Amino acid sequence: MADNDQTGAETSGRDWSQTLNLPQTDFPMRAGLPDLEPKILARWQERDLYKELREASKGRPKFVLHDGPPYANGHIHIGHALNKILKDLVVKSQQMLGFDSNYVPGWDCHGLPIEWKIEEQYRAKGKEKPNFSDPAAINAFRDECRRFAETWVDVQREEFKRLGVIGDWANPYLTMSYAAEATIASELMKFAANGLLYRGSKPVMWSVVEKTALAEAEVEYQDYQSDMVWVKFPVKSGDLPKDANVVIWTTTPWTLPGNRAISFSSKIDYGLYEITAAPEGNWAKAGDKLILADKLAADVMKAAKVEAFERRSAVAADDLKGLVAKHPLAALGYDFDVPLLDGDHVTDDTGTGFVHTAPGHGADDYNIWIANQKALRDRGIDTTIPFTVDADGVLTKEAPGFTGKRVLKENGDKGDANDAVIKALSEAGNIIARGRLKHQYPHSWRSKKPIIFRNTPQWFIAMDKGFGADKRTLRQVALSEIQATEWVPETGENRINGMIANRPDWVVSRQRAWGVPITVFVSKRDHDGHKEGDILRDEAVNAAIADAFAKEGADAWFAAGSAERFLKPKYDPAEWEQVRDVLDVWFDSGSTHAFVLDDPEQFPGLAGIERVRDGGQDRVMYLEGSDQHRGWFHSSLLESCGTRGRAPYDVVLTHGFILDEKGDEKMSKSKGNVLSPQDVMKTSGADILRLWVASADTTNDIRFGPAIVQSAAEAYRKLRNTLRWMLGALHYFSPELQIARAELPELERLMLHRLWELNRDVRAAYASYDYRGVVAALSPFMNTDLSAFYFDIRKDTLYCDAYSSVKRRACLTVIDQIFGCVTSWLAPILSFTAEEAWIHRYGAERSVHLETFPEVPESWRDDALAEKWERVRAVRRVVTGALELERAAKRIGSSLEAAPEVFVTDVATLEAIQDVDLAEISITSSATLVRKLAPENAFTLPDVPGVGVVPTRAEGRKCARSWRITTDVGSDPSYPDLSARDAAAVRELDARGAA
RNA sequence: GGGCCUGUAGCUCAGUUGGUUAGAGCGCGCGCUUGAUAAGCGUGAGGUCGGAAGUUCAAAUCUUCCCAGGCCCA
Repeated sequence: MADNDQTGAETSGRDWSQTLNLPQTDFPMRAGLPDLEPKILARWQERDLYKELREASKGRPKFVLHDGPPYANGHIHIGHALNKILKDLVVKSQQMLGFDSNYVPGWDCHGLPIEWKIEEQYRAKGKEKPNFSDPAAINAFRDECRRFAETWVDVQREEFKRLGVIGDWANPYLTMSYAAEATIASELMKFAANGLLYRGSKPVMWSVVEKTALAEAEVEYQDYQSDMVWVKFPVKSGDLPKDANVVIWTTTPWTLPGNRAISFSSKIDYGLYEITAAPEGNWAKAGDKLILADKLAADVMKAAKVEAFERRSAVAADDLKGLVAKHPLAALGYDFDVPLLDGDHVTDDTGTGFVHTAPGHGADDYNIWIANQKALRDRGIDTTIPFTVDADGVLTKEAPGFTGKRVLKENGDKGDANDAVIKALSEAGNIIARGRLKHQYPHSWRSKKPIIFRNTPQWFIAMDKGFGADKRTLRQVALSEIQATEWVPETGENRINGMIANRPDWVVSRQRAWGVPITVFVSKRDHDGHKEGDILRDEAVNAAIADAFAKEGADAWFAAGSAERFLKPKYDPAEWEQVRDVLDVWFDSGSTHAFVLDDPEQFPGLAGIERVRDGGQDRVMYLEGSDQHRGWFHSSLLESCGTRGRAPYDVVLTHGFILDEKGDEKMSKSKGNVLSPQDVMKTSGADILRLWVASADTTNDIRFGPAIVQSAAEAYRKLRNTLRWMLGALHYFSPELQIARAELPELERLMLHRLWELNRDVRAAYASYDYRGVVAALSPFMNTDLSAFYFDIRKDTLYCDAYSSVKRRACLTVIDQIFGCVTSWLAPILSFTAEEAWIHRYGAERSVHLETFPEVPESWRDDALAEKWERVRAVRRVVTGALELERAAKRIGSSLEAAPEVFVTDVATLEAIQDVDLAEISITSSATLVRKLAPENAFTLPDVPGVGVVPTRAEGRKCARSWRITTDVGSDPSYPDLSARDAAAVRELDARGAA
């Protein structure tokens, strides 16, 4: 091969590459997204792209992605990024599918975490926690909270925008805006009006020292020495001996006045035990009959200093179920039936196998009590939960015999309640043992002092009370509305259905400061036709409250003299209690549909939504992480069903959570495996994150980490370069060069057919929110069909053919179409890169995001052609396979050095390739079709029967311009080192240059 | 412990009503090209379909159990 005259004997000295139409573009190979993206964002901001979008889509059916509000504290993390990017994929693709696709972002601003931050600031400044019953103090505090939230709204807004999320960032919704606060209060008052709102009670964790309720997160567990007692509950009725006793064990004797039941477990074995010997004067005496868990009987007897005992019989769970006991302090005023309840929270690890159940003093106690409420009422048992302990930790008159005794002192030390209870138990003969126990006990996170569970009044929304015209319950309405909603993925429906079916009444009150108040007045006593405890129902009062909130914010409720302001002159403020609780923030966010979607004054872009279910054309989607089945989807459903009798959404889409790269742990700060979106913005760019989101199965949990970012970046580069090459090729295109479809070569028509297919598949994928389907369609198309096949084949035509070449013009015509389609299809995903490419192609005044997906004519479809070219490409694979062996054997380098002989006997294949230029599609200098059986040494592929290839070297000389080896090099004497085609092309070029 | 869900090549994902040697893109190895060049082309190696039983002529696909993981509860 050394003697090959590839270099050309004649060296004209001319740089033929200057005569080629090589790709030309300023679109850089390396994106530099961290620098580029902010520039594109600035451009969008400057032209007000969101407004342009609204104008461009005026009158189209609306697709409203109603934003679930993130909490306005702290920087965004990768979970936020996933959420917002996914939302943006939905919004942009729906817009391009032809909807008016609105997106008004929002923030959740009230609530505990912000209160904590402000309290922390107070402490840092040495200020005391404000007295919330002082109007000036509470509103000063609330103002601090508001300013804190504002700060973080601004920070997060910039971080979200940086991701390329397009929305009405200038006019977001905030749950703390005055308009929102007014609406939230009004929504709550609708529940007061329809009768679902009621005042009940529930135990909460309470700090006696700070006189405040505590949330779970405000509690920490520390060692504490508790008094423990073993107490007998004498059997009153049931299938057990009348002189038997159920024995309980507790570390909080002071809760015994609040006892209303005993819990047992049907999974535990119990027995009836009789004490046969005990010391003189012992609490537990010979002859006592005790019911105990078998596993714990010996321990109890030992604690009770019993010398000998015998098991008389087994006690079946069924016997316990029907059992009623007497309260151990019955004589002091606790003369009621104490039922036994079967509960999973009971174990036989410690204690007696029976759990003293005081529904006002513990979560388990409360839950089992409420769960059995109906059955107990049917048995004639009063299920009212007593208020036995007040805010100061003092036993009330509802704890007869102990009124005034303290559970804890004001400094958090142990009070005298336990001793008093133990003494009374002893006098009643119902204690068998006592002791002290050092164990983990909840303490206030702030004061480090022990806390207690105490029953407190709370506001509830009833799930099972009929309301409205048809008297269906909230649970019934919500369950039927779940069915009327589309859940993506479908499994979401199961999940929320189970939760709604089983949930207890909704507790909407919080004893807090930073929130929307429960704007309700309660009658203090029977007067003027109002009964004690009645909620004031007066539309005029409600309207005045809402009006004041709209103008001044919810602070108006806490301001001095507000009761007088809202009640007078119609009502006497002295007769009415003004509720000071604030709403659960889930009620705030559950009301977003009311103050965003239903408030055309605040959000004119959303005015006039007519949902499909109402005969309109508009749809409303909610999209959040799957945890929101219990959260926002749930609270919004209940709120809307209670006030409007229907779900606020038509479609609910959920996504999973972020796991680390190994996929075996979730990302969390404590694990040190977090990678922040801000970091990725700095190193890679938003389009990389966007491609990651689009490629992932977002219905499930998603892995994330540096290596995954890296692989997304690599996938991105490949797509980007294909766009870049098209831009370079299209440098030579102009509309007058277009060729009509009928005159296009088959290869071009094949590409149009592929566009037709892609159009079908990409639209379907976008319509079903299947973004990985989009990537899965576009990625192979761009990499395999375009880059490796079509473009590779057509480089010769594009680079070398004459200006006038129809084939070249045909190719440019089709690349123009491909570019338009592919860039549009990518735009929702690679929002920055698609925009960058669009601007390079069409000018800075354009934006790809203002486009809809291109209309692809049905006439581009050609199934027969596609089938034919499947066969052609199979033959091509055999050729490239054969050449690879030649290359390995160092017989050729470039495929242009080859001239394969292609033996074909398969009839269908022969028919497919007989009119195809095999050299062209194989990128060889020539090729010969032989209609014969391939010789034995021919290269074959097992999945391409009837085709064999014998590679040979191309004959002739290498054209200095096209590098193809042909026999016509030098046929034009003016261009002795060029092939005929190239000589003609250069002649034409030179002529045009001269003209 | 309960409810809902997930587990297919190094990575991200396809695998239709159970039916021939489980696919794609990316990455990786090797080679080519040096006129998409911190690019492009070709080619190759990677999977006991989380594990174990079972149903079936046949299972990644159905059943049961187990393991790992997630969200929400307790």
